[in-house]
Amino acid sequence: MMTVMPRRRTQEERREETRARLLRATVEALRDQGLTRMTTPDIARRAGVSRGALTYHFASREDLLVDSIAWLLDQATAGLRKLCDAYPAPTMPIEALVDYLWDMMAGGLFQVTMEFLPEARHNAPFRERLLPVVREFHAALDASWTRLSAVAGIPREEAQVSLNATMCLIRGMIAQNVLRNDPAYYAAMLDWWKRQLRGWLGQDAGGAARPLPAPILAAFAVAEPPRQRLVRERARRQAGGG
Amino acid sequence: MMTVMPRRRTQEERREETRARLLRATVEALRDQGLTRMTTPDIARRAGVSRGALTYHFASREDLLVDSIAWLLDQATAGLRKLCDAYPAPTMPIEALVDYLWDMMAGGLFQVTMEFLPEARHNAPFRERLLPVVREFHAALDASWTRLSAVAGIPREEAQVSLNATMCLIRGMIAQNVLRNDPAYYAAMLDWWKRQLRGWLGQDAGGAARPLPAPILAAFAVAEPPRQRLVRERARRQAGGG
DNA sequence: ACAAACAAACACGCAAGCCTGTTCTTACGG
DNA sequence: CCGTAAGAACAGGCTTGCGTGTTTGTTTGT
Repeated sequence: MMTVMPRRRTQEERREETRARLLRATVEALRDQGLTRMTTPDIARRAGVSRGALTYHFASREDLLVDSIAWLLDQATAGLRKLCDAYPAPTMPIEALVDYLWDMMAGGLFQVTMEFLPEARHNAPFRERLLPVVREFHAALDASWTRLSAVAGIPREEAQVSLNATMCLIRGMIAQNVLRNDPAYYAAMLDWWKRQLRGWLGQDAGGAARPLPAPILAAFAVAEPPRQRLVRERARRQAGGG
Repeated sequence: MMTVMPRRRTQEERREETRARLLRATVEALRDQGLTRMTTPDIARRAGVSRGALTYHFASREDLLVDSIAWLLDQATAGLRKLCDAYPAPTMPIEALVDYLWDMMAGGLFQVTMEFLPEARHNAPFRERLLPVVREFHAALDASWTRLSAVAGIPREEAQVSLNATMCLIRGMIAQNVLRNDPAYYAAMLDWWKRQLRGWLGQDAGGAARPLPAPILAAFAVAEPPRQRLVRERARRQAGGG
């Protein structure tokens, strides 16, 4: 209302911008409020458009959700490829990649994933729509790791085990973080893990001082989510359930 | 209706039985349908009591949920202690404990956990009520592992790192399982992990043939959830969003 | 002019919480 | 030993809030 009055965008521009705003807003709502508290009116508010615009571009809440997740994983995939390109083939230290993966996952990617995994578990059509999306992401992940291990002369299969274990470990750590907020604990475990990886992948112990590129997902810069207070929290009897 | 007409239970018995039925039904609903699809009418139906009985014993859905999770973790804790008692101190092979943890977590415990973790993340009071409950569980976990490692002469801190890593790995594997159902993949990773643990904990490679006690949580015998079709799945326009 | 893009109000379903009424258990008096 | 009253345990209907999907109306671009 009464802003700079945007000059005559083309239809395609209008369309794409609105959709992009909605996708981004959806991911943010998903991260900040969780899937159950994420409502379409709130998404529209965040995106700065009306709810009507939302329903015009996305037939259902679930459609919007799927597209948002795809968008998020595309961002992450792009970031991975960028990281690979940033390092000439033989120079990427394993620590750099692990740290990057951690920042990426703990920086919001896996928090968001934890929001929709239960839904995927109980909603078969939704799950099916997600499968190709996550497969593409994991392919990019695998490519990074394989390239790194190929330089070290590690057999592909062995390398994949260590990658998969690394990812699972990170997932488990982030899950635990919900009920155990203890940064030092996770930092120590991650360091320990990197030492193990060094051993398996045969890189010597003198890793670079990890010149990490800033996380690609600027939207997820906050490690600890805002934990905004609940809108829907209602007054409850104070009786403790007995 | 015309069943054997239960004979004059005492008030306490009535109370405890109904509460127990509700707690168990809640956990089952949580596992089979997920937190969002889990409704109090359905829980009452599963438990074979009326919804009025449910609201009489539990002031709110959240109260019921908290008590159910506490009940579930108590079962798991008891199972852990039982496992420890089943093995004379120096005889428990690391494989047995890891397998037990896997069966316990993958058999339902962590699926259920994944259902309420997002809620805990966004609902501070709920999270606070959960903290002491999970702490007790982890204490039992820690006791089992420490005892095992003490026999092997491993420093407590080192042992704890390997326990925590094991648990995180298992969590991450189960999370991934939602979108990648591939038993062989997880079996291989777990075997690989057990070999690593052997090395760190200094046990020789000739482990016993793991005479695992049956999982305590009989309710979670199914590894793959029934994946029952969605009650709430509604007709949607077939238009693919956009 | 026409259609795409957006806005706002409406309608439906649903689940949680609440309230009222009924059955069972127990304590107490005869 | 029985009858009875009080309270706990249970059953079922009602109400309200809310979020989605839908529809109708308005603006912007071609």
